[in-house]
Amino acid sequence: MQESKPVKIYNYHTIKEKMAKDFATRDENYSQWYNDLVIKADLAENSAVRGCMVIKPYGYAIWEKVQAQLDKMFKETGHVNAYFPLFIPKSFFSKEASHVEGFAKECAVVTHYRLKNSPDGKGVIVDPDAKLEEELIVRPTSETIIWDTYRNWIRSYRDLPILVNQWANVVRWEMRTRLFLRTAEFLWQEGHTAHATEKEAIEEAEKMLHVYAEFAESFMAIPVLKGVKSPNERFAGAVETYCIEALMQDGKALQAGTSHFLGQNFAKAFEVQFLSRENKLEYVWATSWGVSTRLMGALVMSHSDDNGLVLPPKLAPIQVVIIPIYKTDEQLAAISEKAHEIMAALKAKGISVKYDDRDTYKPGWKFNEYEFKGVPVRLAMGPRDLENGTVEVARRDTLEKNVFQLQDIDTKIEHLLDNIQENLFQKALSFRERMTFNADSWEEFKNILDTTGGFISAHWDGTPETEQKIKEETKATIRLIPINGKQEEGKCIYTGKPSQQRVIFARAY
RNA sequence: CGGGGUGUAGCGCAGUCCGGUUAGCGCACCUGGUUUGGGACCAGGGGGUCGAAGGUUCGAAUCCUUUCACCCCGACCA
Repeated sequence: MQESKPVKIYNYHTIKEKMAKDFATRDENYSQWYNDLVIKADLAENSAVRGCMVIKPYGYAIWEKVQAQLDKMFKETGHVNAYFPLFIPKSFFSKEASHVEGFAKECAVVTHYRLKNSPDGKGVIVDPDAKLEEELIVRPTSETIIWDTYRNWIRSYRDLPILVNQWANVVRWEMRTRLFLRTAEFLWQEGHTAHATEKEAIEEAEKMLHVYAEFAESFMAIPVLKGVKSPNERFAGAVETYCIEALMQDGKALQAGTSHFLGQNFAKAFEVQFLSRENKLEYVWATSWGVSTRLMGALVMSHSDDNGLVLPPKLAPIQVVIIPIYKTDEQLAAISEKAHEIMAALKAKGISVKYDDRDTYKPGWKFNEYEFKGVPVRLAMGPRDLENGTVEVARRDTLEKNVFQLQDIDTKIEHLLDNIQENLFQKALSFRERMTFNADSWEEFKNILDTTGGFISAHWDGTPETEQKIKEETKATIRLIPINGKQEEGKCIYTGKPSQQRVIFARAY
């Protein structure tokens, strides 16, 4: 990029003043900013069904990229996809005690299978004669139906391991919902594996945690902490819950993925046994792991700014947009010809590029549009560029504009995209580092929560009671207990009792 | 389920207290023209059961009663 010469960076304050004040800034109102962004960048909108969202094409395109990459990573680690039913017989649920307890309060239940015309002629009613023998639960997660199925699949150690994933929707009847972060219905993947030994199952749960972490950092450009959940925060039915945790720009934590070692809990509940090499009947060891459309929320909140969405190149549906600037049809024709050459070169490198030659919008309008939608790189080409053999290149992450010579433009853009991807990660990482604190006293702990927020590394006496008290008093929870955390003598931040390791606290989404 | 708030054009709002022309404004939309290197301008135009039902009145967006929906704050959560 040595041929590029810097030009004046446009003054964005001018733009902000000119822009219709229809969009909150992060400082004014962070949660409003998030809502505005999701809606105005066309990612999703609220639907006619309370708590359920419509994921719009642009948002769904990002989700498809997430899916495609994760699916590839799952396959590379030996997993295959399958599909299990949306409905789960109610009786299945009661088989694993802590599992029921965890989900009972948020289940949608199907009780009937038919409607009929209302006797008063006003619409339709549920036909009371069509009551189901056994009510069906709309899955909030699929452990029960899957383990009921696995019972029939597993006879011997030769049938193991089973490494299955499914892409599905699930329903959890939430009181309060927010687009992507918490919706009554959401999309996710859930991996469900069965193993002959405890060791193998634990290794699987840990392996998938690392897959998630790798995905978050390399593709979403979001740095994550890896650890295990405290008993309070553990998945209902799990022996151990591993998690990755990210820090949002407002200093709140967001759980970005979980992987569970389920022990033999579900195998025992569903009588799933196998004959070992030693011809002994044993219960199967299990894991499950998932990430959801919540990742979309994490993506938005990690990188975006007051000018709109900022997308990491690896997940951006459109990586490069080209906008022609012209007065006459002749100019447009000449620019279009050049633009198509550039497009072809970029596409040959696997870069997704859009040429926006609509004459129904002005260039300035388009600049704002793509900026708001987080397109990583924008090329603008006008008569002046045509004359000079140049193109104006604007990058979304830093808002810088430069003029590039057209020679080897494809390679330059390719490098620029890599550079943006890396820059976003580094920016998020240094933010997290700035926002991670050690607290050694209760005063210090509360002070951090009230001023900056962020991750707080502190000693904890290891009891659920203490965690609960801290939560009640500060709304902060233990986000995770770091894996391979440093052993260090200390005193619990709350009770003063001895502790061997710091854990990570934060207020969370 | 508790506490607060809002329902008027696709979106954002004014009008409601104190009832009275044809319900108004900005954005968006449509037509024509001039424009096009950071959200263009001018002119013209279309679009409303004023959340719903009932009542008071000569007359209701406005007053009364009932009801529904949504949003925000809390308890629950990937």
